[in-house]
Amino acid sequence: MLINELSKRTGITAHTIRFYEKSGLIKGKRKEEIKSNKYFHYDEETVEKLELIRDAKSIGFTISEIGQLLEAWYSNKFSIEKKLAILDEKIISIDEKIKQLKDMKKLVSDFKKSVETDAC
Amino acid sequence: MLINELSKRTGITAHTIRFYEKSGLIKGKRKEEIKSNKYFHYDEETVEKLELIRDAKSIGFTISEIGQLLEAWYSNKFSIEKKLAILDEKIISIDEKIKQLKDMKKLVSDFKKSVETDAC
DNA sequence: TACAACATTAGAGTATAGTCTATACTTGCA
DNA sequence: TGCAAGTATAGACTATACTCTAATGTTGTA
Repeated sequence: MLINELSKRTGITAHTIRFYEKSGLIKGKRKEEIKSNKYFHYDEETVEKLELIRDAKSIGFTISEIGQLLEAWYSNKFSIEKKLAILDEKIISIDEKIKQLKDMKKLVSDFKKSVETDAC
Repeated sequence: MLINELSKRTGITAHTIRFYEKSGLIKGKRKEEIKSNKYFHYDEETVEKLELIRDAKSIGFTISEIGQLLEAWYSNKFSIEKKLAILDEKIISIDEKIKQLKDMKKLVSDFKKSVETDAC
């Protein structure tokens, strides 16, 4: 599929998709048999990657962290040991974030109780 | 205390503290009785606020969200109802983030298992 | 075949959150 | 009193992550 369809499939603008491509997160392929244009073609894997990018971004992962994750996920650039190490690192950082969020939730909830008490 | 002490107490640089002051998150006071300088003085509450800012930032809250939270917390600008509404909103957004993190953790863990299986 | 819609690239612009520099006082201590 | 260290302000600079514009070329349909 071309960029416009990829954009429609993922809800991510073509501009942003090109930005991710320049950042190395995804990679379109030119068809050698087509010589009249230089259009990039994208596959289903790219759709999956963009969905992962969106989810990972929403939890605060940076582009470069997401890049690592995608390489552990989809490429053979890393050995299995290295992939497992990257994944473990991400799991640990997710756990840390969950802990911080729970602490903050407790703080805000306790404060809310004190506001409610003051109101009586 | 002056900015340098506040910086030492919180581990936040004087530059960044001034940035937070310009952003309206904290507010130093000038002492009227001192006429030779325009130094800002900060109290213990400001130390608390900066700690809250640091924690809230680490879980991905923006400066403007933190501003709201601080106003619900420390000012009387809002009615009790409004304060409770702001706090509820933050609790909901924290819960959403926790859910997203848990989903991502499951995704990464499952993928890790598949990498381990492939390795055998 | 005209032309609207789509594609590419380079580069400029925006928002957020700092981070640093320059300039100009003020303070405290030897 | 000299002077290093601290303070304030304005404004420039940086990094991240987009977002948009301009120029130029390609495709598909009436």
